[in-house]
Amino acid sequence: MQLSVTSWNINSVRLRIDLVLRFLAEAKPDVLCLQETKCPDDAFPLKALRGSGYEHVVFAGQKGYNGVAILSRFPLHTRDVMGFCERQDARHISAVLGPEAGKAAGIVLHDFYVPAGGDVPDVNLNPKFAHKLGFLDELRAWGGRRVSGPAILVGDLNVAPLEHDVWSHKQLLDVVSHTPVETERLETLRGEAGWIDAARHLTPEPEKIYTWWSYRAADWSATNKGRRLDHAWVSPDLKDTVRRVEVARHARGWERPSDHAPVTLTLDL
DNA sequence: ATGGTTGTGGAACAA
Repeated sequence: MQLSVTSWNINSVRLRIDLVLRFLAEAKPDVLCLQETKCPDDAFPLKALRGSGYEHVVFAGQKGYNGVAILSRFPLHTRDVMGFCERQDARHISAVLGPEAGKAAGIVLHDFYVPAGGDVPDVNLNPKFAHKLGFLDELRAWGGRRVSGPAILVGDLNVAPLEHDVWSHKQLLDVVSHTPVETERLETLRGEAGWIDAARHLTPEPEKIYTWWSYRAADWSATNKGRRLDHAWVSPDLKDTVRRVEVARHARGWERPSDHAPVTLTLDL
């Protein structure tokens, strides 16, 4: 069987619920992991998902900022939420696929939204950058201990780790998301925990891969100044099941889009 | 070098 899991920073799930439904109808992933839902739990648009085929939903939200959610065709068990940096920010949720998922049963899904880190890449001048690095340090401490058994980690990690994950390595070396202190941290924590970067496993450098294009560009598609901020990682035991990683770039061109495109990982189990 | 846009919520902040 195949299992497909999409990660998408939706930048307000309430504003863009119609885009969520459109994507689900078109791409039909088994699981959709959202970030930046910007939605308190009591306002999550569950009614709109009725009849969509994605009735199994877990979420962790807050008012105004952050927020993560997992929508699934299959029942989900053991919803769990981790806190980082002694904040109650809604930046992680995990769940386990139930027996109905067949060969995918028991796979743990982790959905992360790493802090963006502000504009200035200096921990002394910018508390948001310090928060981001602290979050990555805690992710490192967690990842090394907890990854055992089949698991998938997706999300907006807000770091483009490799040279060809950005439109210009040289021009972005001092831009938050691609500074060496961030990219080295992310690659180190990923490697230590044994996670496989599924997109780069299938498509090594120097091919460019982007998942995000700024709203601020006059013509995002023509200028194509993208970055690969959204990731899909698998645990070592799933490495050889990775079949595809697809960026739904066209969704970035939909009306009133998110600035992130959906990224879909497909496994052959 | 700067400023460019979007969302929440109804100003200021986050991205």
